[in-house]
Amino acid sequence: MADEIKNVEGEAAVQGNFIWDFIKEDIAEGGRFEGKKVHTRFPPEPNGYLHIGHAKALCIDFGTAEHFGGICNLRMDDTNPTKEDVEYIDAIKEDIKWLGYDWDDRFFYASQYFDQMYEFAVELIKKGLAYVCELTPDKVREYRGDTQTPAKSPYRDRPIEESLDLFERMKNGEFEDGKMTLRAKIDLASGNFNMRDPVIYRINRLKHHRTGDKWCIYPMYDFAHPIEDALEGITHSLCSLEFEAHRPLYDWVINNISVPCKPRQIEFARLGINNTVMSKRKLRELVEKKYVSGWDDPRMPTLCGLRRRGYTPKAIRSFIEQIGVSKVNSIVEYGFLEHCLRDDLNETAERTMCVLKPIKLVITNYPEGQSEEFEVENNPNRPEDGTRKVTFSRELYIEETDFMEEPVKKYQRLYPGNEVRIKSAYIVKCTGCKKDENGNVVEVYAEYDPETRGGNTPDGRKVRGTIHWVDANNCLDAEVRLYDNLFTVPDPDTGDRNFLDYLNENSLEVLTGCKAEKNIAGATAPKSYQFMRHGYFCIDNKDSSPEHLVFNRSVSLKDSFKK
RNA sequence: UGUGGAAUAGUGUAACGGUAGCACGACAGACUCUGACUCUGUUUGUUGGGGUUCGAAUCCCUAUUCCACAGCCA
Repeated sequence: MADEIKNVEGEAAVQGNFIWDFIKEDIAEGGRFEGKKVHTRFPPEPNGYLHIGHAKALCIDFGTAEHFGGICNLRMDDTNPTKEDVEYIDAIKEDIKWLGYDWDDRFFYASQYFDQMYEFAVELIKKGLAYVCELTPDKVREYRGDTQTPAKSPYRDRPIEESLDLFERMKNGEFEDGKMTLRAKIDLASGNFNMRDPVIYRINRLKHHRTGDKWCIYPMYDFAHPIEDALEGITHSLCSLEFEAHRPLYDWVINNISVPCKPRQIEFARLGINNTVMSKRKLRELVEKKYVSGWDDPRMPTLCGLRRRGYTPKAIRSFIEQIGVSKVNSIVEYGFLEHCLRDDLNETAERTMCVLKPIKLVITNYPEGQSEEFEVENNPNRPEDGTRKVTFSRELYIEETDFMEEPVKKYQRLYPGNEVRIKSAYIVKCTGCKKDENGNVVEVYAEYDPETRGGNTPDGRKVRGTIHWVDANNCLDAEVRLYDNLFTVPDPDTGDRNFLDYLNENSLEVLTGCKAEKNIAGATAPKSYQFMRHGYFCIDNKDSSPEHLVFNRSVSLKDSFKK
């Protein structure tokens, strides 16, 4: 399994990107990190499950290190105890491993640096670069100014000794939450609001999942992150575009405290997929309000949801590799993700036959009570995957759409007078059908040609159509949950309907009455046309690797034929 | 009327002064034991306007559009 994942590399030539160009310069002679080993980090905040968007960051962080022969740390960015939960940490680790990345023993928590961060804050105060501010949150907002007017703080010129004393007392819990903050003294008039004396420590009496009640003050991201990176010896801190305006602050921090390393922050555009809800907040809402069964509901764009839905690590990594890395806010088409999955599954998944909308086909010249076996290959692309036995008898189930009493132009499947191959079995010639009182076809009739056993045509005649089937006397009733892009919505942000309502109305569809060659109960299958064109199931195996099956032909080929 | 980014086919992404390519999609055809896969072909693009240059997606000027930032979130 692990080996399989590792082999993801080396398929298509890996295309470089602007980040790699920067790094190449940095490690080259005379560069910022001349001769140093490239060291990146993946720093999720443990407040939710990883989704497909995180996969991009994951692939960039780990993939970049890999590309340059460097290493990548995994670090839980747990500087804000309000939203964090231990539950997420294990899930995050599991999903990263599933994707095939390994942080070895380099697993860290931002919270393990709280002591050092505190010391660095003291250092800033001593340098006159930070001060304790007693403005209330409302006042801070009021005094922040706007694009034209600078911010202000009456506490800016507080003596160093006084700030030192106050900051220590903040730490000791002498003040109530929100009473005061530690602010970096930078530039109240900066056009970049992040530089208008940003808060770097706040008082927050919350039990931290790692440090318990030890701290009642917690560092802000902008202060903590550069320190975490620096302490771990990160050379390149890759993050998404929204932190671009924070880079000056990132640099300010590492340039004004005594850290051993000055990492470089490089930003890239985060992943957007059309009509897909990717906001952690909204996904959490889906889970908490029970619109879905959990973070791993197959409708979710989370990695564990995609896993249950049958996505393979290889498909996801291939997707991320192919969409590239840039600084353009872009929306990738969902169909491209599907393409990447089909691409992988087509090579690896075993085939099975399953009839989603069954109709009976009676082979009228086949003896009643007789039965025979056929060997069918599991995967035409991989003979080494072997064969399986299927039985054949007088009555079969075929797909309703594989018969048309009045064929349209170019229709190659069953219609009176036409010959079709029953996959791997026989060539049959359609002789007619039976209808009920409403005119609906209830049975189709055909005669088989005994000379064509195995689906071969000894006389070399061409048979255009081939259809899949199951033996009516030896098949299983299956329950398949069909999914459209149900974690996707028309427009999650601006649509005129609430995305939760949309998801609720379009909840999973349980398709009963399928007839399957083997037990596929509990299988999930995408419903979207892109997938169905190929036909594909995932046996939803919650606790282990999903089992993939590609069945033969879809139930809903788009206009399956031209008129 | 602040600061920082970004504009290349329907979508995503290359080309770093020298023939605008690739992938997905779409369309057409060939092949096929599944109308899939595969193969072949076609279609569609440098935001506008100037300038420099033998030559500009690329450099310069300018206009326009879009995104991010005013949490004691990350």
